[in-house]
Amino acid sequence: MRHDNSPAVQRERSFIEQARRLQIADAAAEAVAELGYAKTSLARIAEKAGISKGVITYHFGSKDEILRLVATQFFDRCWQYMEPRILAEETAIGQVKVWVGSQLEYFSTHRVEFLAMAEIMTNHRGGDGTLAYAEEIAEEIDGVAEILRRGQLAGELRQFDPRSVANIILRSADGVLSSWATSPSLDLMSQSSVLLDFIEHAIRKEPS
Amino acid sequence: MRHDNSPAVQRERSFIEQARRLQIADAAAEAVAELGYAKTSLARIAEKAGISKGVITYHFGSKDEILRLVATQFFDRCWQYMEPRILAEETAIGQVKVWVGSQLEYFSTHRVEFLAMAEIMTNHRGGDGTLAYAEEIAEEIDGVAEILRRGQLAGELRQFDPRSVANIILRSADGVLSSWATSPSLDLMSQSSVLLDFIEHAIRKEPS
Amino acid sequence: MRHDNSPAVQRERSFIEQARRLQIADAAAEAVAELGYAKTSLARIAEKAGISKGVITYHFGSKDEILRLVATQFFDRCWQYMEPRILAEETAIGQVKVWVGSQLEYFSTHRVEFLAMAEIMTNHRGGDGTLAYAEEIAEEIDGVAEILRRGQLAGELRQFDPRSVANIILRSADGVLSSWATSPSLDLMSQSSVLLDFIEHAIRKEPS
Amino acid sequence: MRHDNSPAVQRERSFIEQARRLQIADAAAEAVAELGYAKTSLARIAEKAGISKGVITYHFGSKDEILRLVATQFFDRCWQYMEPRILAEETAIGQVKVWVGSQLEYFSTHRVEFLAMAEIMTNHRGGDGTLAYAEEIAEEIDGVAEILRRGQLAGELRQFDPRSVANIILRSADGVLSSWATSPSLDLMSQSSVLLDFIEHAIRKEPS
DNA sequence: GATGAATGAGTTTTCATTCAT
DNA sequence: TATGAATGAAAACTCATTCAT
Repeated sequence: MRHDNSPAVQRERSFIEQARRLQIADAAAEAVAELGYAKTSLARIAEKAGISKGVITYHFGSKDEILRLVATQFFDRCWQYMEPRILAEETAIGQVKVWVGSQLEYFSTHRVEFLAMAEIMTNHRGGDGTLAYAEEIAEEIDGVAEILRRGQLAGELRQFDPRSVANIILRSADGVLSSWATSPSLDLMSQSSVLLDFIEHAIRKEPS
Repeated sequence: MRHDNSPAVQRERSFIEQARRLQIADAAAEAVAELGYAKTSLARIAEKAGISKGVITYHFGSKDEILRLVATQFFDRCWQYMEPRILAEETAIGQVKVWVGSQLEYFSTHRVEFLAMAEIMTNHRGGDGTLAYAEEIAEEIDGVAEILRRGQLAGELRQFDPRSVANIILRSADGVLSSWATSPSLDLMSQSSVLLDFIEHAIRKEPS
Repeated sequence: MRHDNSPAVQRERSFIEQARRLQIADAAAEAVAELGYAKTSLARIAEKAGISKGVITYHFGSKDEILRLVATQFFDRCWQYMEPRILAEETAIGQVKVWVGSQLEYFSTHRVEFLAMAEIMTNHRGGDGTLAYAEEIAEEIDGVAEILRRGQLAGELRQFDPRSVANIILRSADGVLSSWATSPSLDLMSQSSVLLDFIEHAIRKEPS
Repeated sequence: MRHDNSPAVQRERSFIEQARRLQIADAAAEAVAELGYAKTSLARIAEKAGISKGVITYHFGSKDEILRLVATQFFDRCWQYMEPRILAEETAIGQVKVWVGSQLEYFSTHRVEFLAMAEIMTNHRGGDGTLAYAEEIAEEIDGVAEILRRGQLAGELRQFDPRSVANIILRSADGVLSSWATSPSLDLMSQSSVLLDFIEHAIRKEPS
């Protein structure tokens, strides 16, 4: 979830260039969310953006680069939303719950981008055929695992393997999200509270 | 997960025809697992199977049909493995844990097919653009939710919305699985026991 | 219209072989009439005949040969119907009108075969890309032209180029036929009498 | 024969785009005239035009659209040639003869396009399997029938069913044309005068 | 900066034909 | 005699990318 876009590269772009890139990225997100990763083509993105196909490869060099931007941009913004909220918590349980809860909050107000990112993350592959974004996911797991570890030391949480459970926690959020992805009418926030309750019961040390 | 392939259709096929279909389906599973859904083409499947492209459409009629077979066949076999093990349990907690645990067990010995199925389920879309297999997923959630409901009535489990939690439980299994998908060296079975422990803590009624 | 199928070749075929060939030719006629020349494939013919694709090329050697049989068979049968009726007439006008009239009569009771033949005649081409059946058409024109010539000598018909007019007469029949081809409900026989009247007025010598 | 291409759509095309479309349409007409409808493929059209296959679908979207343009363009141009000549005539017989005669005149100077149009009209089918262009043919018949009707009221023409005879007249022209189609050396204009004479005798009221 | 045009490799699918059984 | 199986060429069409203007 945490991801640093190397700002050195970005600074070289003119203002108008940046605007175009964002416009194209937005159109791409829309297209991917609607059509799915496999059926999204430059032609459809251009159509959504109301521009010609040529513009896209003029600004981006490759289709890959656009989709990468869509995903990483979403990561960054989401993390900007989450980070201060997590830091404001003091207990480990609080931090974990806010990590998951604020993420879902952010997603709930950015449905299209979320759908696009999900499609891209589960499908985008590098030249060697392996999934991209494995690193980003690992980083996020590390972050949660670190919190869990501190919670165990502080006696807040029961004993378990922190990395495994961090992974499980983050993916159980995907469960709620994937229901929401297919049924937009579903109230994500109320599902979220069921989830947070579930997680709390799963990890806290029971009062003896 | 539970799915009945209408056997009437299958029975009309000759033995050799069936063998070819399975061979092609296997090659397709391999291709999807390796290349991902978006980049799997009939040409690559044919290449994997060591046959000409024409053979595939001779036996299958459409790419869709192959991928459908790959997925549903895997569902069926997995459910055949899971069902007796679930029925052998008596408590709700036992059934839920065996549901998840036996599923992971089956997956762990059928890695390629699992990867293929996962790709297909998250990407395959019907003519209207909506994800196929939504129904299969809903059925599985219903099955787990029913167990949870009975567990609550029996006083085994604490109060929560059974469907929401069923969804969360099944998706948290996906969490473990997706780590395994990217890192085959990971010991799925030991991760599984962490997960089952996690689930048990999350749903059982605490002794007062 | 007059066409001799070399009987030498046919006599070598067994009875059952002949029956198969006719069955296939009938199915082919049906398929061509329904789908049009361009979209008729061996697969569709086999389907109509309720046999496997292989049987067709076993009996026929090539798709071309089937379609050729469909057309020539129809020619022959139609000519068997027309010939005695034409010979029974004594005047040139009578013979011409019966030529056209009896042809339309035969067609009216063999709609499917007629449609197939029409498709095949206007589309079937030899290896050099030229239309096949040019010869058959020329023969028929010669036959009518010969009658017209005799009619002129006998003072029945006015002066005109017999071959040109023979051609025009035969094609004006196509006019009526093509309406009937697209609107099967149309009464071909009443259209036929309008046509015969039209032809008679066009060629007879007016009483001075 | 009369057909209005909605000019609104065309106006949006750039000059160069239009030129390309016409070039492709010309190549398509050539290909259809030479190979016949069934054997005309995008590959052959591209070959004739000296361009790559991709260019065609870039400019046209579908094979259908090209063939439609070839046919309708020819209709439009032919009608532009015929209309003023028909309106210049005063008698019904004159109008009918000019209708047919000017059509044949136009065709005689546009042989390739005529052949292509003929192939397309007799073979092109819509999604439902029925022939396209049935409407265009009906319109032309209506036009001639209307003239005949007026000729009957004016006492110029004898009694007959105007629509049936209009159909016969137009198709008898096809007779002459189809000879010409297969034998380009044939003098179409002299055949035309035989035909016009034939038609005049067939429909005029004989002086009593 | 921007774009329309062009390309050629790639997609799925259909098809006539061959062949072993 | 019959057929299911296999093939490879060809079909229409899509697409990411390049390039001249």
